[in-house]
Amino acid sequence: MTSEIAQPSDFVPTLADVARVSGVSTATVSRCLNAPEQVLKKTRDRVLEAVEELGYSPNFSAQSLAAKRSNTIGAIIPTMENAIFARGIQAVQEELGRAGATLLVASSAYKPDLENEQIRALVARGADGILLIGHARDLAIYDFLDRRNVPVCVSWAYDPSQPKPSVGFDNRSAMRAMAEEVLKRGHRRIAMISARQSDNDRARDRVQGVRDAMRTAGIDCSEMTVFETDYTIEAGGAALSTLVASSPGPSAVICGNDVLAVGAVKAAQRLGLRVPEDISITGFDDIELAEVIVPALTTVHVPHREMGVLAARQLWKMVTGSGPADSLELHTKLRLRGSLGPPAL
Amino acid sequence: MTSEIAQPSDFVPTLADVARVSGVSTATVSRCLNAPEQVLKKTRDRVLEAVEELGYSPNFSAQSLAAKRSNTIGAIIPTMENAIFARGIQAVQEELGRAGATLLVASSAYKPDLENEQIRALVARGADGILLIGHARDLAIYDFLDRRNVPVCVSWAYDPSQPKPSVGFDNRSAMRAMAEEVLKRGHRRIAMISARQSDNDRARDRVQGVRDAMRTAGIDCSEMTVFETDYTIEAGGAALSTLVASSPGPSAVICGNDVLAVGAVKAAQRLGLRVPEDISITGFDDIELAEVIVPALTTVHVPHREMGVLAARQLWKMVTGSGPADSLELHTKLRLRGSLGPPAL
DNA sequence: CGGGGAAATGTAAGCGCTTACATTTTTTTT
DNA sequence: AAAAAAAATGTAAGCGCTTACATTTCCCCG
Repeated sequence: MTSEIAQPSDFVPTLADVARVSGVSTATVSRCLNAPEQVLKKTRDRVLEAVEELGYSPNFSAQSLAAKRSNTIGAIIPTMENAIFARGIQAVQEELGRAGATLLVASSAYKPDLENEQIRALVARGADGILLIGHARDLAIYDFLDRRNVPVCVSWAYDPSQPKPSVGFDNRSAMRAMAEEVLKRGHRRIAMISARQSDNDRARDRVQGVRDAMRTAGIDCSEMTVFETDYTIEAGGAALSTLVASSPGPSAVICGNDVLAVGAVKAAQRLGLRVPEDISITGFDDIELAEVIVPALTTVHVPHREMGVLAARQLWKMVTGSGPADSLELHTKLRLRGSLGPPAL
Repeated sequence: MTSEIAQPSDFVPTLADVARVSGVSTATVSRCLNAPEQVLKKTRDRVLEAVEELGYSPNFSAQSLAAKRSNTIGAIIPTMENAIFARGIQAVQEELGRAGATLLVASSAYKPDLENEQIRALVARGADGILLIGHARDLAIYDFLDRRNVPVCVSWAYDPSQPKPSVGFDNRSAMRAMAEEVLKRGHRRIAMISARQSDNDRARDRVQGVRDAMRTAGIDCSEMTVFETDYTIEAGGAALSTLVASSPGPSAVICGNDVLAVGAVKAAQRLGLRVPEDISITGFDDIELAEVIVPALTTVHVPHREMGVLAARQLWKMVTGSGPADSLELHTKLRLRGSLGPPAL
């Protein structure tokens, strides 16, 4: 059997070509690649040689069409442009890679419609499982996923009462702990800067957490100002300017995340307010920025990488059917740093 | 024709089911979905109704197997855990979405072998085109891509002399401009903190840029210390500590990127050095951190989003064959901020 | 009202792979 | 050494879709 010479540049070898060159059936070639132990070493070597010679690599579409599984997990995050998701998803990717699976990442820009579309796109692409951020979404889309038998794992949230298993932390009680710390310092005029609460259960839970703490402390929380805004440093700054302009201005501003908090700190300083002497500011997430800014941010530390790793494992268990589909709670930690102090007199 | 009732939960409708229910051929259903103008409104409505009723959604693997294209672009970035890539790639995703294409993102953790593997995986998945960061990699992998006829666009770098078209900026001359600015302030004892140069042409180019500037200024650059380290804030800090411990310590430290520079600034301050009075520090990239830190970082601003958008367009042109495959140069800007000053006496 | 051409639809052959089942070869057992 | 069991390989039927080509339907014009 003489070997092929010089492929024309647009000839892409297929399984059948490999079979022909190595003188075996396509089934054997397939087995060489997917279950090498089932084929004689002698045959295998011959086949692998042909694979090498032809520069063959399998066509994934054909593979997953025929095998009805894709070894692919899909994830939809609100945006990559955000350290906390990027870090977590990187961990997911690494963990899945270890299991031999591939991660497909799409981002929804916080738009529910786009998210639905992306979910369908990932399912169409044969995703064996889907990772989503937060519980809140249309029931219809969960129905769709159920009907397609695509397992779903929710992350960045933990709520076992929800229909889908989740791997994450309790946003509400984490923020409650933060608020208690603020109250303990003696603050009573408290305001919040939050991400938009509609379509975002995490933002909602965090606001609720603050309310919980105030209520428990016997403070009327109906009068707390909650300023909702975009997820950027600038927006956080603008929000703070607005809040301090009101009277009486808050002595402490609890922010829904670190990005908003950093914006708030910078804006306060620009307005000539000292942090924390004149105004205390807290964040949530504990991203790098939190430690770099002066004063360093008091915030809630979230174990993003760990969360990613555990979510990946959980989802893979569900996909392979090798384990129960239960929720996993992770714990957050308060990081008390310079931006929180007692209120001015 | 009575309609199906209550699907068993693991029945997944196919094109053929839709065809049967709506009483047309599979070809017509396919056309309804892909070229609606070719089919009579009346028929189309009937088909779409069936699609709705069955909850049909196309199988992507079958689609791309049959059509021999996937409307998918693959991108491999060193890591998601890095604001500059995350931001650029987000822009790529948005732009491709506008064109009706999907982006698949994988990360290589700066490991060439992993990158090769990922490239093959993306090609196997039917990626119509591939976006890569930087030019430096095995010729063999470019061969592979050529043989498969998969267009490649390189970004985060610009070098028309390289085999593949690139959309980016000239790292060398950008850094040279930065170095000239440092020299203009009177600095002569200059050190660098750089990412590892092996397998990273961008890091290499930046170091070269500094050398260029020094040589032009008539300074012997062979004596410049270049400290190579990991891409983290901590590593940047450790590097700075080492550098200032040497004697004579540098009066200015040029960092290969902002993350290293932020680490350096914080470490200098921890050592009791004032920035820039005792030591000047510069960065590269202009990420958010650069403006938040005190003093703000003098750095090179890179238009990441714009780069992502243009790279996406360029690649899509190559994929659809609707335009020439040429390189595009973007321009960087110096951002002179507090971290750079004249040397101490 | 009939013929011709355009528009709409149908037919059926793959796309490259996996896998159940059939067949052949090798090994083990008696 | 023959029969039975096990291992290796082959055969061929799809997986769900697209699309070239064939056929039917529709519309316009003389």
